Amino acid sequence: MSLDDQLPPKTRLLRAAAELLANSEGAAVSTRQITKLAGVTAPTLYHHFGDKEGLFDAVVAAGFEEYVAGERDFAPSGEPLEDVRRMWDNHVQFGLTQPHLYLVMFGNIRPESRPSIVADAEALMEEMLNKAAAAGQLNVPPREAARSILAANVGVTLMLIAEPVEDRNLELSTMTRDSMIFAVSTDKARGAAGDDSGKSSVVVAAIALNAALQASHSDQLSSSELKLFLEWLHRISGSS
Amino acid sequence: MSLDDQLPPKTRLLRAAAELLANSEGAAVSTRQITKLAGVTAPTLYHHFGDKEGLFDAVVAAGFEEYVAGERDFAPSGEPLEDVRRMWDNHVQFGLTQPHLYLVMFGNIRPESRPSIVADAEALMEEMLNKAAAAGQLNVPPREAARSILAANVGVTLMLIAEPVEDRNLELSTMTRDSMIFAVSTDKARGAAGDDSGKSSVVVAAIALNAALQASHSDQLSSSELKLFLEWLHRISGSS
DNA sequence: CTAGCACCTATAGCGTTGCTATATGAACTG
DNA sequence: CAGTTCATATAGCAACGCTATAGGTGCTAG
Repeated sequence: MSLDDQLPPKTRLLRAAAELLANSEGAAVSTRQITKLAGVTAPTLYHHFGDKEGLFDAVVAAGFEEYVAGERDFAPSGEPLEDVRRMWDNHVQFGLTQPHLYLVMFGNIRPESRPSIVADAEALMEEMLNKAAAAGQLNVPPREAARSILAANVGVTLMLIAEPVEDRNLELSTMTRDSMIFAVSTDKARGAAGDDSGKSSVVVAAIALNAALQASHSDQLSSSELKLFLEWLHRISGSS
Repeated sequence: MSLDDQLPPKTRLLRAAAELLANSEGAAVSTRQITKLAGVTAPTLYHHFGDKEGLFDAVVAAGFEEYVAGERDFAPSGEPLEDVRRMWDNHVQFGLTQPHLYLVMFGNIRPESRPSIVADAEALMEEMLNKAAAAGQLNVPPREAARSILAANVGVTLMLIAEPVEDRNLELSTMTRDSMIFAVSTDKARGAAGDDSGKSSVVVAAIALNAALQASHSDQLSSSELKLFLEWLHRISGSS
């Protein structure tokens, strides 16, 4: 209806589908909307893409190109695990900026198209982890580490997408990310990720006390005192 | 069409929907299939559940009851982190035995119903982690740890569901599980504060925090705040 | 130049979907 | 027994994914 009439119908259909898929807030997108926006009639869609899912697959494929491009466009920083962190962050960012596309790619269960895409993403991650493994930084085989990290990455991204935008907390992502990398790496010295040098015992103790207080209903403090006390406790035990 | 005619239509609708949802391999389930199987006509469905999604929500709610029941039916083994492992495994098992129900619960993006269910699951996990925190076994606040672990748990489960049954490898689950628990727990080489391995109480935690605070001069609190904080801490740790 | 031939697109419509305006029966309440 | 409420059925709408069929376009062959 309002798309560049110069372009071939196939391209117009792709763009219309991508646009509607990105803008419809979770609602279903109909072929009629798509063909109308593309300025084409129904059979054209089915001639080029077979069926609705075929069109969506094509959109996803294009989106995946974008995703892979983003994942590859990192200067290999010489520190493979740092690159893994950036891959993770890029993954999350992709999911948050294109939630619907992401959901079609990773959130659905489509016995055909999904595994291939996931496998590609795994391969990308594994490639990077291979360098880490070569440098003796890996605790487990790269393939298993890649699958594990990617699974956590997808879980975190889905959880963030499902949350209302206003209380999305990226800390969930960084924390899970570093947890996973920490667990699969041999470098348990806690060099890059952790901010806890000497404060860690304070943090641990504060967390423990916080939990204990909430569990045992101590009556040593008045309720207003307790409220303030817990607030401070949270400040101490919180990351920042 | 073949369901117990003694039961009230509402129950028959629920069972029919659950059965069709569980048996249809990812394909969409129509209201006509459901009402036909339940031996009811369309308006009955809409009278009781409002719309199709309302019916599905009811099915999900019932499924969630089952899930929670499974998560609660563990003897608290005295080792909280071990219980977290069992919660994780139970979560994965639930997802693998009821994949479609699981997908509706955790794989979808439904800004209304989903977060509440996820929040419940988080609360369940947090509850268990609170015990670990009270025992000084936690590196991070229980809420954040719960969200992080649950996110990874969901990601792993979705990935396993999406895989062909024949090459599902549960090692992905156990490895990711242990990675996450390992990363958030203090129990690596040396415990920081709660290493007295007995059940830590409010008093013990308060004492530990007190000592740790004085030793490390955290700058999260102003000096006057710190003074009052320490006084309360003293009151807690002194009077029992 | 024209005939044939792929290729691409449109007209029109089929069967199914989620859902509802309306009516009917049953069960309780006064 | 009249009135009201709850629960179910009849019939049908608008929107959906999709397609049988036919018409137009540009190519190459003779």
